[in-house]
Amino acid sequence: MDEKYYPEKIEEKWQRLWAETGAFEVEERKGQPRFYCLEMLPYPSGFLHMGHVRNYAIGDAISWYKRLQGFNVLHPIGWDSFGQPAEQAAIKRGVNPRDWTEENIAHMRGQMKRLGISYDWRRETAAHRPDYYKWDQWFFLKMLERGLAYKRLSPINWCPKEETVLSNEQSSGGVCWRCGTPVERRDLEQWFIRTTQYAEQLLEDMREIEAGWPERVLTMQRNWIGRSEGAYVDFPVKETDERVRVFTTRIDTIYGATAVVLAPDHPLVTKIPGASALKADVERFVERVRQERAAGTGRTITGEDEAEKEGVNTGLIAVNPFSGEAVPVWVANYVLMEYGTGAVMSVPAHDERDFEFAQKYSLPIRRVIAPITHKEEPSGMEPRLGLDQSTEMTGATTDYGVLVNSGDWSGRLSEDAIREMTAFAEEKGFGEGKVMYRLRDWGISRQRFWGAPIPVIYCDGCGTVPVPEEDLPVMLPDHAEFTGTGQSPLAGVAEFVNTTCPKCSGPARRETDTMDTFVDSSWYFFRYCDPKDDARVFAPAKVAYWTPVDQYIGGIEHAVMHLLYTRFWTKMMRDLGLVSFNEPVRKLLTQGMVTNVVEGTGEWKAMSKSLGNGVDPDEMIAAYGSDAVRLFTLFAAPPENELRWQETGIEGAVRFLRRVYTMVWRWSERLSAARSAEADAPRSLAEPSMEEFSAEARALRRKTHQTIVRITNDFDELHFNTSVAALMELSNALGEFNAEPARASEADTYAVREALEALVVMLAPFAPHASEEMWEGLGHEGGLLGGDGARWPRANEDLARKEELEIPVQVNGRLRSRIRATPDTPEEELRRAALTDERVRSFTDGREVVKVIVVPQRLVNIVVK
RNA sequence: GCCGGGGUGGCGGAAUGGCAGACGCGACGGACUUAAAAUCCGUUGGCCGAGAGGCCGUGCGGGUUCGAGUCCCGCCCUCGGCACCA
Repeated sequence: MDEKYYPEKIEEKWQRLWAETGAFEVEERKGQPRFYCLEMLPYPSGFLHMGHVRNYAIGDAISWYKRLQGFNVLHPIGWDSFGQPAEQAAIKRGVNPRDWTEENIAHMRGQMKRLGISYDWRRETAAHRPDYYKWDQWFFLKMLERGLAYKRLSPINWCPKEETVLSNEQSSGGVCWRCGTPVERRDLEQWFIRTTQYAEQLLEDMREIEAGWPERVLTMQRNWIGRSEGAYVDFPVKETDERVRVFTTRIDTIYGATAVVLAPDHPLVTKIPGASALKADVERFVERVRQERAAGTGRTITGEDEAEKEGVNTGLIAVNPFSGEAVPVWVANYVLMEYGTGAVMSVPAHDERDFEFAQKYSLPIRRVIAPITHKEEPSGMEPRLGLDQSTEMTGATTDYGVLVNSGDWSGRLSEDAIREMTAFAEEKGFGEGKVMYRLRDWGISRQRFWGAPIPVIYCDGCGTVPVPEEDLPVMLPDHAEFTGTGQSPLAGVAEFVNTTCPKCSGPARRETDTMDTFVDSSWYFFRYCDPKDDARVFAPAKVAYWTPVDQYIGGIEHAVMHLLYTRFWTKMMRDLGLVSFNEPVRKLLTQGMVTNVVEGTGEWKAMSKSLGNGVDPDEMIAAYGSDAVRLFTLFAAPPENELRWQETGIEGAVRFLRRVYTMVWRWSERLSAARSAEADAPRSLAEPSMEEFSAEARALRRKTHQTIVRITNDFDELHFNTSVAALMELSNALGEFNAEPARASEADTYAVREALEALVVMLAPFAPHASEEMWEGLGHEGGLLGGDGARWPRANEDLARKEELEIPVQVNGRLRSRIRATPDTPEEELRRAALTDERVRSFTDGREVVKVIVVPQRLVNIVVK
């Protein structure tokens, strides 16, 4: 241990020792409480950025904290290594995606090791390796067996010039990102996962995780699933055999339906009788909307979000099954084929969109819901049904109320009418109650090379045949042609495509689409529990021991997709009998962005290359050490907040570490003297009695134990910034404890040792290398985790609490004085002390004391006349 | 529009209904130094005061309470998500 603090030497030393001793390598251990701490796995782009550093610093702090508390902590890492950038590198620079990916992983792994994150590196996984994606394929087959995976036509973005599939981002603005050609929509056979089958459970089970997940993430997922209760109602179409099925949440307003409106791509649109004069109109309209939608325009130029509502009359007539009324059938751009049935009943009086549409096209607006008003009666609030017929409607009223103009249903309350009318429709066979979701099935087909091949074979004789389990993995070929145009590059690899049918052994073709990378990341943390198993996806006992994840940490950008898919996947696995719980993650922490000033603008933006405001973690580590960088990222802001990167802040972190380090060094000789004294007379390390401590030492001990309480509580709440602040306070208190080590009494030395040891151990989650080094400096061998290993300090409750408080004394609510008392001073004594306090007496003198309010530990208030 | 989170010094941010601004950054003053850096000490919400101290102060307006940054009601501003979802 050196006198001076050299982060680079210390960090290198401990990183080496950790690796040599396998300090963070864990196995299942019955009888020891376990803790699974997980950070979202990174995409191997090539370089860590400060957002990664923040993510891993948080995870590492929690891991160390739990480890020091005696938990068996699983803290793994891996690579989300399939995906577009590797393929782009292949297209643009002709490199092999596998080589590119492996090189990036190697470099980033080095960066992580220099950060000193406490991972169990033996458990590292990477999605692009056959031993991982084999199990993606296995899961796919299991879902196929159970009807959870299926194939259907679905539109993709297509550039007609380059003849290639484009992602949504690549086709934004309706043109190809590379050549500017207008994008077409094409229907392709694609694979889907039936996530909708779990919609209700995904909502229901949120109850189990409510306490541990941020409210806004749950809200976003709830909105995404978008449950709404309503009913289907069938409207027969006159002079045809067709019926239009609509979905409505307001069946109580059906007597106000003055039209049925179809989405432009509704099947009935193609069935308008040929002779109809309106047919041409409709076709022209539908074609225009289709083009606008493909182009991503169809929105107003004024910057408003919604497009102008437009539509045409089809000439068809539908019959309201409740009223028997004949209403026109229109087609309009505001009805979406993707939701409900692609058809709605238009009730202008009670739906804002229908109202706007009806006004524009002069469709009748008929009010069928009247508001409930209340009038004051002596007996209380009496509901009074009122309908103000006189006022002209200036907008739709969407509130519940009382039905009017609704035949026999008039007079019913909306709530009751919805229930009763739905039952009536079911009874008569023209409708049924229905719960609708916004959630769509998950399309996993990607027309790309760099992903897990979908394990399916097409045979002319046998049709679609799943690859037999024993033939997995379906290996990605080593080479392919990366032109950036055409279909999936796999389609051009003959030895991949051409195969034999597993059923009939005849010639057959492989599916050339690969899986969405969200598949890989939906279950990776289960694989960490048993990453090398070749015979099965994992040993159930190992997963049962480690999962569910206790703490998951990652960016808010994954609030919906990844976190919803992974919740779905867990439920699917549960139904396969692989796990026995519903939810994969108990507690979720969504970290904020790391931002930096954009030169010249003064704006704080996420670090990025293009803005030139990026900070290189390697440079920071080289300049200040990993400990200081990590300490600062945890101290500078609460983890959920944006973190503004300020280099002067890291300097403060270095200063702090150096001060603590210097203090340990200053005392180390005295402490080791005390230690060897202990070897001679084993009594000397025992806690001295209270009287032996100097007043300063007693104050230091109080501070030490209060700090332990504070930091332990803060850690449980993930308040790292205040934990660091508390550590700094303790270090300041130690700094002010001005005893000369050589002359310090045994008792005072004890108090210093106690403070320093607590400080050093509680520093480990933030600055593990420095903490290890100082732990050694305090005379311990074998590191924090080995040898006579450290334990998270326990507070002595008495020492933490028993401090004199200053209790405010008020006279008639106005602060007049303070009296000193300990938390257990009896109420009576407080009252007496307050009344006899000199300053108080000068205010109460000669006046009658009416009441004395005593709130122990808090306040004494004296009310006088 | 709907849902969710916020508004506290120059800045990041602290405060189980109980001394607002912990801790840090920055700034200012001082010590050391030929000088600078580093380090150490002090000051740092505003106003008044030589000082002790006093008054004001947590987006705005009300309310509850002995006591409100914190709880309740009504606004304003802001960030994020969703949005023609029937």
